[in-house]
Amino acid sequence: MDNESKKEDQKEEQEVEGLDEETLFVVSQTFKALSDPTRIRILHLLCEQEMSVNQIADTLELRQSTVSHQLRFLKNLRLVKYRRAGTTLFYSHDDEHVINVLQQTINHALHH
Amino acid sequence: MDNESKKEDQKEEQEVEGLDEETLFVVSQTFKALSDPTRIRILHLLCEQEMSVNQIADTLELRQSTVSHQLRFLKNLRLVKYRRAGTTLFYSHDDEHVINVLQQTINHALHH
DNA sequence: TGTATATATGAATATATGTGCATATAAGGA
DNA sequence: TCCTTATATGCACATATATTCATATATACA
Repeated sequence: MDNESKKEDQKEEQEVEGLDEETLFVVSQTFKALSDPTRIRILHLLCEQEMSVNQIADTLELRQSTVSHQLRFLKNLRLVKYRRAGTTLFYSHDDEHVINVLQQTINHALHH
Repeated sequence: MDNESKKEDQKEEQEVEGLDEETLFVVSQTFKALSDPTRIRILHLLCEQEMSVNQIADTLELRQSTVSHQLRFLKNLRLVKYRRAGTTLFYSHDDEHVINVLQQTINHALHH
């Protein structure tokens, strides 16, 4: 089977057989990350600059443990990363695609 | 104040003041709709063609009431619409932006 | 009007989720 | 080593969510 036919098959799979379980899981998890106001605010902050846990908590008026819990959630999905500086951890976003989707949707909401 | 300055202010608002509550709500609700595997499967089906409630239930092997509940959810967010034909309701998607975001993210997941 | 088909809805239930408190860990400095 | 600061983690709890069953509603047709 040539490459063109393989491509057709992949397309066909998506159209006819529906989504496989793993894809479904990844996609739903990704959107789950973006479905909570607190996580949206955190990611939106990190669009522009890296920030420490306490900076995020102060800026968004959230408890440190709340921020830490949510950052763990986002870290598990590899949506954020951090660098250490002494005892301080500076978090930043780590998934351009997700950041784009978020920005797109925020803009869409703002202009309607 | 001229139009350019107003635009700057809107931009500034998003960058500095963070997201207003309404935007935050709309965005989080939108992503919540996409965060459930069942709703993803339904929307993914409706990308290609309109379908009746029972057709969706049969295709995805779901109970009729499950599909109906989720369609109500999606309808409340204006993500789907329907047309009546006798006793049958044909549902179709009703938000290009959300469909685009979904397709984008599915493709992103498939190719990684 | 009565029956069949298609869909919607309400109640119940099990499970998932977000947050806060208290505490643990980890790194740096005195 | 002891203390301070920054962050992470476990547990508990309240709330949200998805699904199912049973039933209601609605339309078409005999």
